[in-house]
Amino acid sequence: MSPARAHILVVEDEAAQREILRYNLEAEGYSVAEAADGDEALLLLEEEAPDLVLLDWMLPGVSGIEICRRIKRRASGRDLPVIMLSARSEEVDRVRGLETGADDYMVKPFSLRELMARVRLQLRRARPGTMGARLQYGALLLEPEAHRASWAGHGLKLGPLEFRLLSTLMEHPGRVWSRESLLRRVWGREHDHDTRTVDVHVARLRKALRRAGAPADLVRTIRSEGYALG
Amino acid sequence: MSPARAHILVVEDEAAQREILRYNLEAEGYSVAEAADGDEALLLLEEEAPDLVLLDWMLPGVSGIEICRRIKRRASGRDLPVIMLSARSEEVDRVRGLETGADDYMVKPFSLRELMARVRLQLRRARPGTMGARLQYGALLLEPEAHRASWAGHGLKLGPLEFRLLSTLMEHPGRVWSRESLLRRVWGREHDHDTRTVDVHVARLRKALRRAGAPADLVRTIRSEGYALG
DNA sequence: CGGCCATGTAACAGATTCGTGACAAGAGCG
DNA sequence: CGCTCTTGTCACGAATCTGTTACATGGCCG
Repeated sequence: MSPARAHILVVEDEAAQREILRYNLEAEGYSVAEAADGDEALLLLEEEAPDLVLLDWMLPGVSGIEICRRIKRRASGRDLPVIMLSARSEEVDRVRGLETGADDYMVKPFSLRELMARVRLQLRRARPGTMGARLQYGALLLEPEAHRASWAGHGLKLGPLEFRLLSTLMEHPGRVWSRESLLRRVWGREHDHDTRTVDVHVARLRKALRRAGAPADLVRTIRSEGYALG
Repeated sequence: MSPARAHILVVEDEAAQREILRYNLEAEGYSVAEAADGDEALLLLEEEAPDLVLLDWMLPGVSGIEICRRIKRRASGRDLPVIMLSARSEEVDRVRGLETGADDYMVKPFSLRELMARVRLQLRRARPGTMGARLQYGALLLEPEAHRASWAGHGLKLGPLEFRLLSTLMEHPGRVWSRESLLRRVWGREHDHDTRTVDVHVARLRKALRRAGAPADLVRTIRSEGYALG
């Protein structure tokens, strides 16, 4: 399995559409979160820290365009690709969609194959680190290609889950991850585990870091919230 | 069969064309991977780690030119020759093709004989190690021409498959190869084997390396992922 | 201080993955 | 045909990984 699968947030009010998108995205190896309306979307943007957003234009609650605007206004928004989906085909809307900062735009009905291509395109554009190079945080280095992690040159001995956990933390240094988010991200959406499982694996990750000489507080605990790197 | 056959990715949407290219390339002793569109091409660039790309200009999804640009933008792109194929014959396109960084350019319909010559040329230019001289990683030396491999001067006794396996690993030191990738690459596309077969051959390769005095961890196991050299 | 909840972590059992010897089938060859 | 070398599969044990539990620790608040 890939070190850290890209995580995609699907914002779409129609359940059937969501299901289709989810099914196809997961078939491509992505992990998926779903939001049925604008409010949920805003919530999950924080909760899930997706790597890409598929955003329906027509939404109950906060409109797709408004959500897009908010994403792009955030400091981190520039790195978070948004692909707008719309039933409208008027040129004016296409223009407006892109003007709000969306990175791409597709008109329904669209080819799933083409959508997948654009998803891959945007991810590649925005997350070169995952596609080959490496992730770095201070002396902490992670090479997905070689499946290796090290602190100041000293290799870390990590199991598969610990590796994925560290990858996830390193993708958003400083971000606080709830145990539930980590379970969904690292273990997958079909997880059936206690949140304490996360604690144990964080402990194991810390032990590995300790052995390599990393400071004890590299992985911080935020009481009753979760964990964060640095 | 050549010791470390060059691996060629053919990107061409027309199935008949792909078949012709595949047939002729394999007759020349290359191993071939096929992509039917730009989408698939980007995926297989990662998956297959080809040594050369034959790239059709006209493609559904991501265009050939865009793919070429991406290949050449990557750090490793400079070592990966691209030969563009196009039905257009206008001079302007020829220029644009080369401007994106393609190493060569052929206009359809072309002579297969000439294409093969150019393939050979590009491979020779970009992979002097594999095409003639030798491949090296630390004290590990591989001479494809003589079909010999050695560690610090001490010869390795390898069967044909083990030799190909080692060649493949040495072409991308550090890179993690999944068992499926290795099966495709070493055993060929038409393989009908259990993934555990790879394990057995890795064990045999390791035994040969051990006898020659190489360190035990020269071929790493990445649990639930695959194998990597160094 | 004492109670309460959140967290750290050793330990255990179970599951998964891997290493490798054994063996049989096939190819090449004299 | 015998012999040797190579190869694919199997099976068993070893190594490693995982989730849960249990208990220890530590923060927070009255």
